[in-house]
Amino acid sequence: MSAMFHVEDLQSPLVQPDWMNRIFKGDCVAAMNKLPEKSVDVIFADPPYNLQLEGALHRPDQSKVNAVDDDWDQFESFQAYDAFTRAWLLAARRVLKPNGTIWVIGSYHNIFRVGAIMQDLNFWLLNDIVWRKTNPMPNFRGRRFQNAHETMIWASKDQKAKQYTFNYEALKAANDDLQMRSDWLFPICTGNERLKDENGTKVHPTQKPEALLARVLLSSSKPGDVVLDPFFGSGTTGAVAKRLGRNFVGMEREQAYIDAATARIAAVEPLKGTDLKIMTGKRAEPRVAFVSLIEAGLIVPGTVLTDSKRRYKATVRADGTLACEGLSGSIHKLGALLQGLPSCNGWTFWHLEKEKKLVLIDELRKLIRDQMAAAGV
Amino acid sequence: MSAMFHVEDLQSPLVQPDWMNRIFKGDCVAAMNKLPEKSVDVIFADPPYNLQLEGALHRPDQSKVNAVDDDWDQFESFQAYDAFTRAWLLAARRVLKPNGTIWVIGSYHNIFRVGAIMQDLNFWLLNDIVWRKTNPMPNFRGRRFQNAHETMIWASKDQKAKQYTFNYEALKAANDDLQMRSDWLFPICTGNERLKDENGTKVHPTQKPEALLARVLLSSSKPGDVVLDPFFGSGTTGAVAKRLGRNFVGMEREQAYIDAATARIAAVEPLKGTDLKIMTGKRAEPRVAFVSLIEAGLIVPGTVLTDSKRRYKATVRADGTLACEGLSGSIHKLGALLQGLPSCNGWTFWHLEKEKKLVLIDELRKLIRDQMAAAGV
DNA sequence: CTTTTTGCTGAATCCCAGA
DNA sequence: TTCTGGGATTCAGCAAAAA
Repeated sequence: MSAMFHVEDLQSPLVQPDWMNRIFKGDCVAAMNKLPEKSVDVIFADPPYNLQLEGALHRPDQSKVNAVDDDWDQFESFQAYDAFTRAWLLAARRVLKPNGTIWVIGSYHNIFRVGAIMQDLNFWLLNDIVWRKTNPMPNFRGRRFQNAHETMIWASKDQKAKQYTFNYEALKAANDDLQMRSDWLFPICTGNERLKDENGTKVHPTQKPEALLARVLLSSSKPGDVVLDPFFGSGTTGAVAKRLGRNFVGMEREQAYIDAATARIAAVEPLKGTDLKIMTGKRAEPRVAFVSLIEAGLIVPGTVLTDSKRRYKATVRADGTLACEGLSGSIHKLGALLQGLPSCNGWTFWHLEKEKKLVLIDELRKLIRDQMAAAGV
Repeated sequence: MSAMFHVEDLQSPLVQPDWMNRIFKGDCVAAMNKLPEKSVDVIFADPPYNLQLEGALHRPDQSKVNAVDDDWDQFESFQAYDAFTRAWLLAARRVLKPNGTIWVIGSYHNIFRVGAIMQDLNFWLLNDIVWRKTNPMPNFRGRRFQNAHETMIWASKDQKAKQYTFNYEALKAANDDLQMRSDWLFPICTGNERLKDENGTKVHPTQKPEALLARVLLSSSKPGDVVLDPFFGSGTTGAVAKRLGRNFVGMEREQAYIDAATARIAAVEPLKGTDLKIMTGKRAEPRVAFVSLIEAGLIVPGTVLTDSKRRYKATVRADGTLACEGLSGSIHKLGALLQGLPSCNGWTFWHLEKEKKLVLIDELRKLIRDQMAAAGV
């Protein structure tokens, strides 16, 4: 039935079930259970992450971080979160067509529980996809790595479901004729795309970027398909689905989000025919850290670096810092320190001595970049 | 108790337990349970993830699980994998020091189960780290995204364990003075680094690159620490630990891997001395009380301090507190109070006026620290 | 008008020594 | 064990304000 859909039919009430391209208010489990079983092609779910935040967090400039402390993200325990997860995944499973697929996005706080429960419920994991953020929030206290990504799980209904939609060729063509990888690079949702109310404050705390949803839908759905989002929020899934000629169904408990999403989707102009192409995320020039040269074996810890006039000498340490007469720091910091300058580009300051000739470490960085480019990274 | 060797360079055998820098043959749970509790600083684990169809799965008692694909037995195999995972994680938890951390690497086949069980066992997740492969294996069937990454979970023993080792400043310095992100880019293990037998076939199917382990150990351990790897395999953890001046303990069931790892580690030349020094930041500096500046005669009671924009003025009292219009307190408290901020670093807020130029009191603290260093304190 | 500076913010499980 | 309080800690992107 869905294969017979034409993009132009999307808005026609004659061929469209009355539950399509609508947002249902209320609990998503109850709402999904009212839909006919095996009726949606793709599910995209952005459930609460169960962040378990304790106290307030301040930036180094003393400003307070606007935490996600909404009621919907509060759970008594892991058990409670698991029960919640199991319930909505079961309801989602019922409405999913036999060859449909489901996407769930999360962070390390919740994604492991979600993934395990999906496996327990017999979903068949196809990939985990890493959304690498170009501009993640820093770690302000310096006690962990900067949490710079989120994880999506992509799964079919069960192991035997082999006929799911995957637009392999389109993705490959869009990715410079290289297979689309499991790590995707996108900015977080900011600027004009971010929905704001009349006071200029964000409408929803966790609005996802449209580019992310676009790649999700372009890879795993066809024009005319039905995309269900049980945690509809600000309606990114609906907006992108409409723009790409897909139908949507959403569930959302808060009226404010429903209103914002409704207005947002109404303003979306669907693309037509040949415009339904895949867009790719900008691939930034790969930044190479000095420690990569050590990791790649181009520089061995203990190596002595010097400047072009051999005035200063510094020793490379295993951790990727330089040391010189009690001073130490990054290639940049130590270069600045030794010269008494406010700053220094270590890449164009430090040299390696090879057979009495000086080689700028920036030359080694170019080698790494070439390798990365050759690998299509 | 087989396959022993000593790494003379690390620590004197007199102070080194007899189980250190050795590979124990057999089941890792039994071997870990023979070690003293709370005795290792870091655990790196690369557990098997041969779940449903990919060959044999071993229960904790080493009996094999038959790989079958009907629903019930699939659930059965997940259960067996969970039991296996719970068993080795519990044993690992016992030997881990209270402020130790654990790393577990896996793919979407197993990492969600592992992560959920870690949370269930009260491990506190610090980060999930994505190892992005520059050269992953292509997806041959074109039915999924190219699986281009693996996931590592980094966790402390529990939520209260805050004193875990994290060499933040060193990582940041090595990364061009930007804090290290949760997505790491490394090639897979190939070429000379890949262990091969006399026939040229790889010794171990999932040998991890040394660069990956190096970043793991450089970020979360100190020289002299003990690193345990319960699934030792080809010994990457041991080789990198030795090279970086850490001690190791390994568990491995297959003699062929033990032999390969033993030879591999014996050939490793440890880095020495300053090459291993870890860059530290202000946190590691000795604490200086403000009153020391008064005691040292650098500031006289009655001196007026001001901020960088001369908005606030406060008088230094003999006891090392500041006073300003009826308010008083430490340099920090008063700075926070005057600005209406939750906190304030008085050292970088208050200035001394010297010949119409402002001098930050942090500069005076540096003088004191230099004196302390010269005195060998 | 153009360029530079300053300010704000984003799914965050974010300190630690000493009393 | 808990509590107190010193004092350490941020990256990219956008927009408004200032120069």
